[in-house]
Amino acid sequence: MLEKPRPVVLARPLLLPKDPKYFSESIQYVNNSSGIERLVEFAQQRPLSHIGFDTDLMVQGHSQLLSISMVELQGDGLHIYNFVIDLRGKEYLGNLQPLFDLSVCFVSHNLKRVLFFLWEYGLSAPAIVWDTSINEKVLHLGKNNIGYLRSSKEDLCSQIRAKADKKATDQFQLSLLGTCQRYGVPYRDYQCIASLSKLNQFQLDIAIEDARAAARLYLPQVNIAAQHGLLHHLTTVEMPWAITNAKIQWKGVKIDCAKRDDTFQILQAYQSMLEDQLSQLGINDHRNNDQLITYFNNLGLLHLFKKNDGYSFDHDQLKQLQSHHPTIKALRNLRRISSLLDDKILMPELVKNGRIQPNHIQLGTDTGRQTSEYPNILGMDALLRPLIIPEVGYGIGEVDWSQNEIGIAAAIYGDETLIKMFNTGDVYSAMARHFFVKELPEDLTDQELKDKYPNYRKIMKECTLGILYGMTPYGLAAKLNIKEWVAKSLQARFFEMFPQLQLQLQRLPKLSAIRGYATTISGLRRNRGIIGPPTNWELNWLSNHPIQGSAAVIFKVAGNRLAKLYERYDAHLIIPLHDSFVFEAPLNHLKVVAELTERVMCEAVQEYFPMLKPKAEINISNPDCWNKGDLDPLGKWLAKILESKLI
DNA sequence: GAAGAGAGCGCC
DNA sequence: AAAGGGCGCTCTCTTC
Repeated sequence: MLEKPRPVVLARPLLLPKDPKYFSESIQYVNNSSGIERLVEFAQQRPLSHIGFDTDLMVQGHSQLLSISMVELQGDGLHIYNFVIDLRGKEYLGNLQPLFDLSVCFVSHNLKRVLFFLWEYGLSAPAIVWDTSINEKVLHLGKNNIGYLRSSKEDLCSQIRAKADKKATDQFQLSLLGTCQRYGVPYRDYQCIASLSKLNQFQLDIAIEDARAAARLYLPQVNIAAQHGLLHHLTTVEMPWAITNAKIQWKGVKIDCAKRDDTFQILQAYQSMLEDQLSQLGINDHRNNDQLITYFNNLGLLHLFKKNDGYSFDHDQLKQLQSHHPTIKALRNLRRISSLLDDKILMPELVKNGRIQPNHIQLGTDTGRQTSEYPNILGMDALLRPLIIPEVGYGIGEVDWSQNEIGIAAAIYGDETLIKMFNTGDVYSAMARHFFVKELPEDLTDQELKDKYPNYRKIMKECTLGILYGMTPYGLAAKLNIKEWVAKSLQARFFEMFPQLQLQLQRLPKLSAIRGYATTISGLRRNRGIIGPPTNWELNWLSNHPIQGSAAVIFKVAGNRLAKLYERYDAHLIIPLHDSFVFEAPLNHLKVVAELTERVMCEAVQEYFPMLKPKAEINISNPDCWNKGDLDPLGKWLAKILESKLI
């Protein structure tokens, strides 16, 4: 008789449930691989809500600690399981990875710092995150803008209060301590951990404090964020961008150090040369306004520089007046050389292992854009861009959105004509064809218009930027060097092309002023800092924020995708330049990465604004350095200075 | 002498 | 009455 086949049972390790009571009673100190295993297995079997995490440095021991606070909701409230992991034993860290692979939200008050720490130890970042400090930034975005200091000038009390508020905000509002106080979360602000060879209970308490506070902040913050209509933006855009942003900063940019040192010396030589020339003319200090006033007064040209009560020698002024006297051009050149020499990119101290890691500040602006510092890589003079080079075997590429904010303005304010013009190609050319129909021949292509009638295109461009930034006829007149009444009628006729845009630009900022904030397509709000009738400045940003802020949002969405999609090509985002991404990719993948970037950027726009046909320009013609193919813009510029000898 | 405000340069 | 949105950075001038 045949025996019935028995089902095959695979051998499995016997996993017993771990008693949560044991882990919730004290802080577990983990410093060996079996401790790590216990921790991971415990995390994998608990129905967790979220996990707080943070790092600590033991000052004298030079040892790093990773604190973990797992949170679980039960009938009687929050249960928190605390672990402090000593990272001295690198051999067991690999076993920790499954913890961060859990599909649970990881919470920290400064995610970037903790991610750097994980990456330093070879661990991968969790996929789902929440940065409690970013939440606070978003919640208060705009309220403490420096612009409010000026608006309360007549009232000393409110000015003092505003200043105090500003300082308090900068130092305290975003801190973990300040945040915990606002949410009623218990927190003690220990500065550092005194070192002992072995951690005692008190030190464990200190070590866990930040992770536990972040864990306790999460649910109240999510609640408040939802109440303010910010939750969608935070979870879909801002928190993923916290990881992308950290990746960009971690990667940094490679510097051509030899070229940097050459550049520094050449610029210094040019600086002394121009200074000598100007001092022979009587200007010893080009930054001293009195000297400039005296000098131009002697030439009989001072009246040209008149502005309001005094005299201005600013950039635009000098540019427009440079044909009046060669000194003006020399002044401009010297100023630019001085500002080039000031750039922190030239400081050797910032370079570590050949690369610089600029500080990339998420939500550094009240519109939602990024800022950067040390060095300010986003604001660096284009003449210095070739100092940034790729690693050997890699190339640098850049993909730019074309006139993206204009498309977004058209879509947000719902102007069919502007949308149509944006979708045809070069939006300024399309405008010029329409606006100057009598002056121009029929059926000019974009290129012909750019080449043969640059002035018509320029007028359209200034009018358009005037819309984005809320320019008045006074400002437009100064920009185009025309009379104010001409500018006024020009602007009126320009708006006739876009009636819907004109209407909504009148309405929406005022409605936003009443509710107290302007918003992006994703719900990111820029708040007013005062109530009552809006000032002109407020009306300007109330109309600009939906455009600039939405562009920044879509940019982040695209960046978040790219950062993930780049991994299979071993490519990296290195500079997020407001409307273009600069990346470093292996040379054999450069083209495909550039095309991927272009596609993702354009699709991200269409996802939010299906009516737009956005375009992006690929620049990979010279991957040996950053700057869209121009290897030596600085050399060319300096050569021109030499040609135009002053004396 | 330190700190703040403003001007002026660069970037989008 | 001011007069273009958002920044970082350095310098000068003023103020305490």
